[in-house]
Amino acid sequence: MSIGEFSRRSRLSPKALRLYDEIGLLAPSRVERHSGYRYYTAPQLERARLVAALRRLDVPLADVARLVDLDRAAAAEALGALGRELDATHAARRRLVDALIDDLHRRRGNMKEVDVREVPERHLLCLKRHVDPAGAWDLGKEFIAVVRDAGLPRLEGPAGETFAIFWGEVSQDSDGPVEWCRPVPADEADALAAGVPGLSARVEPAHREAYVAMGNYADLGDEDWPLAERALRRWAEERGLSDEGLSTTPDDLGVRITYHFAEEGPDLDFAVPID
Amino acid sequence: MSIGEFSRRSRLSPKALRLYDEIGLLAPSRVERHSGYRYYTAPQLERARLVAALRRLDVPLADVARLVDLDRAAAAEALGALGRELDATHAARRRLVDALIDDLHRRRGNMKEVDVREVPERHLLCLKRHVDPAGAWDLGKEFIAVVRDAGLPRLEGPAGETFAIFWGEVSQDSDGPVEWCRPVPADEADALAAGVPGLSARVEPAHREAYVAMGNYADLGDEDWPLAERALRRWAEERGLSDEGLSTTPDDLGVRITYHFAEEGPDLDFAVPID
DNA sequence: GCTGGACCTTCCCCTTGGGGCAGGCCCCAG
DNA sequence: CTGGGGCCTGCCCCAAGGGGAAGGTCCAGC
Repeated sequence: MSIGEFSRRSRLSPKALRLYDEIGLLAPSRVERHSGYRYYTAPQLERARLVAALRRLDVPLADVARLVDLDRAAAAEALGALGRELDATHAARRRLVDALIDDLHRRRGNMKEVDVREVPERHLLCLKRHVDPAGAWDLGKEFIAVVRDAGLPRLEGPAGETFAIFWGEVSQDSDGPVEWCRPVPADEADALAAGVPGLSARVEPAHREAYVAMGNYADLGDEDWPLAERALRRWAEERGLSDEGLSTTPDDLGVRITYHFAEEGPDLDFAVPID
Repeated sequence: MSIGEFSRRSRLSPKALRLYDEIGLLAPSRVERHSGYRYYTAPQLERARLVAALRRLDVPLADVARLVDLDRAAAAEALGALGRELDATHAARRRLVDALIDDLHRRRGNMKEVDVREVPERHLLCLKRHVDPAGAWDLGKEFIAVVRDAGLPRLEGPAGETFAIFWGEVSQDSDGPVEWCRPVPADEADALAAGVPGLSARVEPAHREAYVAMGNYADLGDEDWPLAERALRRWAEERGLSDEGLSTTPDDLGVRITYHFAEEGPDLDFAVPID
């Protein structure tokens, strides 16, 4: 069957078919030597239709190529993951749209709650490194593993949670640094730091933090962080404070994410030091 | 404030800011004449942050430009529409993913039901025209208006519903034609056609149609049509029939969409003549 | 006043997934 | 055998920037 007929029956444009031939995703079963005409066979329609469906879902061609070469079960599994990803993305986008609408109405609906907490002077054990966006969570896992293996004693109470400080943007290209911290009892800090390679000890002065509860880690999408930032910015604005800490990172300021570990995975909050 | 600082505070890259300046979406409040340096002011941050949020939602720059120049209420309205569109797109995509998964499992789940109906010989009043995808529904509205204004008598029963025949692909570039049809009593057809400009009368021979109920018009997304096609193709395959009618349109065949008008908007079905 | 380094400028090429068009073969029905 | 439609390659184009080169600016420190 010629490219035109195959195109009609697969709902893929001839142009797309030529591209897929070129990149090896869907090669015609025969190519006439002297004319260059492409000829396809009916059994190729199934693959072509799967490709067409995946492209309609905006799956990149590279992923399509990987997916159509999997066996049935693995492909179904991958599509399941794709579906969950679509769900999560959509939910987060929906939250962002709703927040923008409320913003335009000058309403507070969908605005996350901002609260302030006092943080006493405390001794921290820290692991600090430059990381890219993906690496931030890896660093966290590494830190948590180190902390667990060393059996570090815990500072009790709300000021004892593990947290991460983002000293710089961790986005496309500017790579942190990110510092993971764990409060420990004052009299043991230096000894502990000496005992665990990679960790350093420092004392954090007492201060106040404005923070936003973000809910469970599993329910968060990329679009939730701008929402938290927005809430903090508005909060600062209403009190006549500068929003410096949110966008730039002067010498001794950095946004911080605290992990409240629980059975069902960590609850997060997003804080910025004020004073 | 320089482009670098504005970039950090708005979370828009300098590259993007230069582009937005170039297209007039977000011009710096001052551009140094001799150096070309761009300088922004704090009040511009609000607009910049809205742009950033919209771009995160993949709203095209042209739409962003339109949206940010609307007043509050209109912008909120537009965002509401955007949210509904996101919902509909996501729901349709979700249905497509689920159908693909079931397909890979060789399950019938999520497969639309195919049924067959007998259509008797009938006289039709038709309006046929080449249209692009957007124009197909406009043609339908036009047809329905003409039909209503002329007060055409109705052929009673299930074979009396208005329907549209797609004689060719109505997609990117191939533009139809599409023919809207309304069955009328045999003895009045010619007289009626003569009385209404633009309409032609013809007799459709008796035949059978395989069809898929599509549900209410309002709940349909673009991804639902491939699902219907898929169900019909599978149905044809199981009976050893050709699926010709679904992808090509020989002289006397065409896929047809029937409108079952009701209070809550029309229910649609998707049919292909067999025989 | 000078200098170094951070910051800024324009310019050009690259990306993804094709669309559109030009110029030129090819194939097949009449 | 000829016409018209189908097909080929090759080139440029789109959005929405990213990457980097080559060079101009700004300012703080000396």
